[in-house]
Amino acid sequence: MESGRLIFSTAGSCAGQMLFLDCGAGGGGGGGGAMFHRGARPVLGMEEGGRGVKRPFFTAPDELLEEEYYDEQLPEKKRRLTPEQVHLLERSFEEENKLEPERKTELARKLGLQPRQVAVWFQNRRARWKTKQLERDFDRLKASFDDLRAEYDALLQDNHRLHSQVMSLTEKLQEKEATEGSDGAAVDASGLPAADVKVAVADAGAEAAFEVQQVKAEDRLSTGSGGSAVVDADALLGGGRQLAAVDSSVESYFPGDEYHDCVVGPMDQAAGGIQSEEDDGAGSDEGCSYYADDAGVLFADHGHHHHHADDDEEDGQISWWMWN
DNA sequence: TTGTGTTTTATTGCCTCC
DNA sequence: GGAGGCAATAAAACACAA
Repeated sequence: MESGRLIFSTAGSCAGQMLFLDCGAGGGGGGGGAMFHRGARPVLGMEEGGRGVKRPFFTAPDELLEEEYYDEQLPEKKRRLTPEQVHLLERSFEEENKLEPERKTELARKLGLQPRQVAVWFQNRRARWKTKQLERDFDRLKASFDDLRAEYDALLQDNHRLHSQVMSLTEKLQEKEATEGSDGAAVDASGLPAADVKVAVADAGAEAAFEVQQVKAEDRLSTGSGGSAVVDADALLGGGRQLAAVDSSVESYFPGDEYHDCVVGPMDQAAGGIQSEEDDGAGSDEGCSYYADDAGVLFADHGHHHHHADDDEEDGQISWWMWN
């Protein structure tokens, strides 16, 4: 890492002097206000801007020796980059979100900035991209979860209906068998022959039993232990049917190396390069809490920051997603 | 004009990799 | 051990409503 030096020049009696302060000491992060600079040559419209004259925040020591820089008042605050500078940086970031030393130097030269500034800009830009990407991922996963939830609720209702049907038909069958025992008639209360009633009951029972099985499978999901659960695609979906909980046409922040089976988005595009803000797939997110098992199931570790309060409608319930 | 929330620029400390 | 990356954070700059 480049040393955290503070560079500022002084005015008045100290005109022409520059101080280099080593920032090694001091606790905690931050502290941007400790930096000062003097003006510099205009680069990429640096002198433009809505509020006062825009100049690069950092100024090379040799530049500071020029006399024009000594007659201004100090300290100057840190300045924002001009739109032109930002535009060029953005373009460069879209080409490649990592910065090799040569490219950093070249960009700094073009923009009239310190290489350190370019590096910091890229670092902050990567952080912004990551935040946005995580938000997008969350939104997509949440939408998929909501869809699945709705489907689950519908199945549950269906199951209740069929269960009632089974109970009703069973009762009728029992009544029928009771009357059969007394008068030997082969027609039930509904007017159907007894054999038809048995078939109907059997069919309804099988269907209901199947759905009960599904619901049980889903109940297991909802009450998974330890905040995580495994989705058994076959048990849940009756086999052969798979849900892509996440639109596979969109990219994700999730790194391809670790989540290679997941279709949250196309992974590992061009070995880490990004095409645009929505189009990366690169990035090393050691902290990502999503992980997969052999059955192709995506887990969410609720102990991490990715977990969103909205995910849990009940404590202990999991958020889960599947992919094909 | 001022208070407040957001964005941007920058530092610090820790971690990983070579 | 040095270089570079990232998370956390500070503070200036900016936006905007009251």
